[in-house]
Amino acid sequence: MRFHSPAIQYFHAVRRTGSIRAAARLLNVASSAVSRQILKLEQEVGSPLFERTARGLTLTTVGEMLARHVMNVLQDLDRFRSDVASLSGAWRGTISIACIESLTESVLPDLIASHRSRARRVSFTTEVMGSSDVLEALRRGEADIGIAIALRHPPDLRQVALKRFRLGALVAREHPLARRKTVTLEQCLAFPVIQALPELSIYHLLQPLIAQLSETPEPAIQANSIDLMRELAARGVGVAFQTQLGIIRLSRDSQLVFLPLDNAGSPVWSDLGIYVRAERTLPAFTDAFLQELVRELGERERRENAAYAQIA
Amino acid sequence: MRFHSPAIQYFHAVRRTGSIRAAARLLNVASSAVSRQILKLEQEVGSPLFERTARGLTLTTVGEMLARHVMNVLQDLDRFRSDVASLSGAWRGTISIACIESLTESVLPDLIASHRSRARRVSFTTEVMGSSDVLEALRRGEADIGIAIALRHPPDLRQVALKRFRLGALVAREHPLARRKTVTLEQCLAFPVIQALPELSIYHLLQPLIAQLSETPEPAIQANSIDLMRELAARGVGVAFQTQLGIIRLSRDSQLVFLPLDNAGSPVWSDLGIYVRAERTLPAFTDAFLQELVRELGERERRENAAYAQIA
DNA sequence: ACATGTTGCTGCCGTTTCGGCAACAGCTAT
DNA sequence: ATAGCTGTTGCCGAAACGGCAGCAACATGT
Repeated sequence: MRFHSPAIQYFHAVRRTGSIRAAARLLNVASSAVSRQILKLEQEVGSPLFERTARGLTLTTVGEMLARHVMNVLQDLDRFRSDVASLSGAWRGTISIACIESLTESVLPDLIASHRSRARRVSFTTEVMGSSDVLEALRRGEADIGIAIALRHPPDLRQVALKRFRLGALVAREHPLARRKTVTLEQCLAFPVIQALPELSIYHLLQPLIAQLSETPEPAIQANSIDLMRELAARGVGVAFQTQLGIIRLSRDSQLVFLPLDNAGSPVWSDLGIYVRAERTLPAFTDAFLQELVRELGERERRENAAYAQIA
Repeated sequence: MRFHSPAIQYFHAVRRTGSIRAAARLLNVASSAVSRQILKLEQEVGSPLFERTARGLTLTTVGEMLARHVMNVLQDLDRFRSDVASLSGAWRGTISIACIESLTESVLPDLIASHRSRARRVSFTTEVMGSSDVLEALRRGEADIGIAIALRHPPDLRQVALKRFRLGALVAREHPLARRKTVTLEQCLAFPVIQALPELSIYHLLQPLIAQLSETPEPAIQANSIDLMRELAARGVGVAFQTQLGIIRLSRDSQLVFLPLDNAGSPVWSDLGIYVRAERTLPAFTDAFLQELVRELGERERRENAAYAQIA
């Protein structure tokens, strides 16, 4: 099923690899064929699409415009294919997810397991990365669905949903703070703190609040792994900060206690966004999972809020 | 700039014309070439795309799926072209509008004139039709922007904006009702009435209200032209019903009076929707006009509401 | 400084694909 | 039955495509 001009696919491969010869290897054709198609494209557009450096090719402005078009075409072709396939049989395909680490403990594995028990022909590719990388992966077409801290997202991405979760302190069961219902940042800073490194978005959520305080936190541990921070907190090493999303399992085992942060009477929110490329229609089987994801996250948000309402 | 497989464009032409030979004439190629490309497409998809009748070709289910994909590709190609063009010079292109008749008196001509005074290389194609035809024209890719009475729209169309305008009675300056601020339907039916035919959506807005009344309206004039109805009302022939959108100019000349309808104390609304194909990104110059259209209609809605608030 | 590996590009040439011409069968309307 | 339309199919020339080998330009490693 290859009803698009080879030029389109060659261009796409060159863009991804950044090299004509690498693209040729990827496509199992001679590099000369790829080179010629690119030259022909540039002649038809009337403008160079790549800047040739000694090390490879980089997109020009016009090239990026064409890349956007080509991605739209190929992604929509993908959708068409799966639409035709689902017409005569079961759903089949791969869903590619890019998400931040908070989801890996409970939300994502639960959802994927549940989904696969119902649709066994749908496989998954999940990649964990930072929030800004999630958005970048979506823009480059390397992922279908992205979950990230809700920053300002570029206009070529669509925010399917926005769910807010309370940021809180994670302490071991035996920690002096463990009996409280909520904690303030100041109360936490009296103890050793497990700090997030700037590459994690938690850092950027807490830093402005810490800056407002008079005292600086006691130097303790810095890490860039949500998982590591959580395990350290469980071992009583210090106080970590995350949303409740990542500790469902550990708090069920009563090893960890989650204490919602209280910042001058108001909660500290961590906004989670679900993103999709805007200029794209998802295949039916991908959209179905997306809806489940939105529903599930909304459900957890609702459950959290209900729990806090009970406290207050 | 033809970097897409000929099969794509041939298929598109065949779908539009419903005939291979007609498509061949349109494309200035031999009919055999077109026939072969279609057969090749069907072989690659693995399923027939058209049903061959003696009179021409009709899309199958799979054919309609491919038609959707092809339309997405070609419309996005169009956007890419205009994006490249606008990079090196002024905006240039054609905006195709499908709309209902209410807009032709004032809103659309004002907007187009104003827009063209600023962007002279942008030309317009406007076609007036019924509300359901507007949606159909959008779905078939025959129009870029559609304006219609807001019915339930199919999921492949996106409602960019929804503006509500009050339905009212149109009477000549000398008409006995002309001095009132508002009128009820019963009051109007005491006079000769200019009724809309079922092909106009005004019919479907008023019919349920008329059905609720005990008396049936005096037989008068029935018409399917907003313009004709308006001119008849201006000549004192009877009472017509429309929104205020279509009589800006005539009411400025004080020939016509607009009396908002009062239905048991509540206004009668006519919802106007602005539509665009959902699976499409508009070219920049088209989107700019769309924004102006939304702004302008919103402005008129606001002005109307302000006027009514003053009355009340 | 030299050698080596890599980059993209370009003649040359065989293969594939495409399009035009003419003819064919099937159907409809006059 | 005739005429006009439909889509399809051999046949053949033209255009496009892809593979091979070699080119110059640049980067890297010794």
